[in-house]
Amino acid sequence: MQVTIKDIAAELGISVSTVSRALKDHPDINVETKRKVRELAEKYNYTPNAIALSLRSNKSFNIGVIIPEIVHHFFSSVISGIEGLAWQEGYHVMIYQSNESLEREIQNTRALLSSKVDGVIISMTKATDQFDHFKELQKSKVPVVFFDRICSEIESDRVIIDDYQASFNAVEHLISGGARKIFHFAGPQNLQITQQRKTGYLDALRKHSLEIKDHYVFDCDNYDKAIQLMTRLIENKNIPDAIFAVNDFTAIGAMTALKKHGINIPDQVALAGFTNGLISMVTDPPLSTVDQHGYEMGQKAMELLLDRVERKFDGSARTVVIPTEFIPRGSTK
Amino acid sequence: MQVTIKDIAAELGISVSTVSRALKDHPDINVETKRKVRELAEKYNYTPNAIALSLRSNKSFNIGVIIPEIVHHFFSSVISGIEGLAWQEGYHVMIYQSNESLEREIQNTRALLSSKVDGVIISMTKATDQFDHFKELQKSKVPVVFFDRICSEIESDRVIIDDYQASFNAVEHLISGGARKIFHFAGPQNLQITQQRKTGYLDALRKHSLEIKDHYVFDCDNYDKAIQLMTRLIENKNIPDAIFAVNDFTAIGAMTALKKHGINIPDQVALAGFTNGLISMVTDPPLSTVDQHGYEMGQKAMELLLDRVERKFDGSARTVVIPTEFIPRGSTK
DNA sequence: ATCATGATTGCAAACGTTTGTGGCAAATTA
DNA sequence: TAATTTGCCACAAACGTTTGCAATCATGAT
Repeated sequence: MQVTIKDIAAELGISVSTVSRALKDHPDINVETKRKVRELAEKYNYTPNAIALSLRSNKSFNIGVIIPEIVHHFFSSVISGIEGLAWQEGYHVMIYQSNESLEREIQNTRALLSSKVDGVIISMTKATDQFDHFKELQKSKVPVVFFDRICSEIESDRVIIDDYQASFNAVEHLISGGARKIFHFAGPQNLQITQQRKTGYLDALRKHSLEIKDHYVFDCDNYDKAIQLMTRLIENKNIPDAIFAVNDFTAIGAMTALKKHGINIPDQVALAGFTNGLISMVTDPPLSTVDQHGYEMGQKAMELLLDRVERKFDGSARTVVIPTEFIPRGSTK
Repeated sequence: MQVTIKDIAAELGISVSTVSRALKDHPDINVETKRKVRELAEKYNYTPNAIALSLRSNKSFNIGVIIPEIVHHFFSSVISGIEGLAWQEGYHVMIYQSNESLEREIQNTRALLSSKVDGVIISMTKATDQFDHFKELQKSKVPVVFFDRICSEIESDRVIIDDYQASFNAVEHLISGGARKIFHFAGPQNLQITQQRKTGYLDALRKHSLEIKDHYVFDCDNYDKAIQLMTRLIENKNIPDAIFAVNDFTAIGAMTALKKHGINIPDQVALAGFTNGLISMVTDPPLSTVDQHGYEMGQKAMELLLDRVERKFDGSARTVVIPTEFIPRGSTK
């Protein structure tokens, strides 16, 4: 059992309030008393009970983070950014994984509400198509910041990148490399980010008056799916000049299948991904991709949250757009 | 502001204790009263205040995790494993990054102590050479589980892999592929795991009566260092038949440098890593490595912790060894 | 009519802390 | 000497909840 202020008070034969004040060097307390209190506190390794403090002050110094999956490099860098700044400001981070399941996201939100966190940072599930749980958060006046996979139905602070522009740039780069028949391996269209990426792709094609065909866009957003899809495409001799994939893993799945069939990258097929995870550097050829600046996104999200939590900012919802860069590497010309 | 049991009591003109009991379906309470209470609770979206519960029951249902860096795939998979099981059992996970800094690890431990978490899971910093902070945890009777980078000075539950055997196997595999001159890119020797990996390497050489030379072992444990070191080695024409690296990134750094100089992998130099992160699959050639089963480690660590936290297990320290496999891929023969 | 029984409910303490208020003696002032 | 100030400390309430115990009232048994 941990020593409390009470134990110290009892041992010294004084009241708890005196001990409390002594510990915070209150001028009312006699120096001698302070000395004795501090001595005992030291001796017993007294640590204030954060729970009791929270209860009294209605402030937990905890912030909750709900993300789809922590193992993705992007998300773990965001968390790292969040935790970094949180720590500096004396806050602690509670992690909740939704595992891309709406139900779990809802449960997570409930748990967060019960935990009385001071604020919440969220990136939605691919499956989230219903938002009552987020509204509950707002009703309870808990500050919320969305990042990356934001919720357009909820008026809240947001940290995003310009997915549209980033995609547009990536695809223009493919075009400038000579590609004409460009496929897009896209994510689920209920997410804003994947919509934007698709629109960026389409508009880049339009600008350069390239053919836009529905069957150039595929629903394919992970490594395994990409291998399957690409293999099928190769077998059907339906091979594009370039592929713009909604994320790195998808691009790399395609790369794997292409290489297996002896197709040269980038000469026969150029490949661009999205995220700039660690993997994109080490493939052969290394993957051209869009840097998403996860750490910065996390930092910025925490910054917005702190504005409200700490500095009592109460203005209307803000949206921060983190600049991105297209990183050309060996997988494109 | 969130509604409390008090608010409900006031609105209904009954006492808080009645509301409390009504909410938990206590047999003493009149069904009609229960109905009214539940109705109001529903209406106002009442959520019990976990902080108040913690204070009273001396149980927070939070567990703390201290890790060097969350962005490493291994650590994020461990966390994922921890969070998965924790969630099932109604616990929540607080993340603390030490960023490989001892000082920060100490501060983290203090914060954890103050937070009154029910248990702690730790993987040490590379720099940790002093353990008083861990002892404080023990003095406070907080159950602790170490994983991977364990602390031998502290008697506690541990989850590890057999680093020695895994390394031994990996190196034997290199030998059976024909390698004779085998280098080891090693980590800092104050960590048990890196010691063990080195010893496994040495013993495998011994068993096959290969030369053991001090200058076959290098202090080199990340991507950048590996590129530099490997480049230097190539320039000095000091090129081995194979390299066993303490982790995947180091192996891949070497791979990058080797490929840049047109040296064939695995024919001229074979390469084996350690961890089996996502990257090891996508390099070219794919990296042979030891699977460290991060998710399982996390799960197991949480399991051990729950034994003590939940099931009040009070036996002596246990050590769980997670089996590993060497995964031969294209970087070795 | 008396007493025990059962069904409901309320009171109060407790968890650990902070903080406003008030008390008392000693010291200072007039 | 009386009045006021100062130094030091304790009491109690509050944060939201649970829970042992006491209280109330009606009911049924003797």
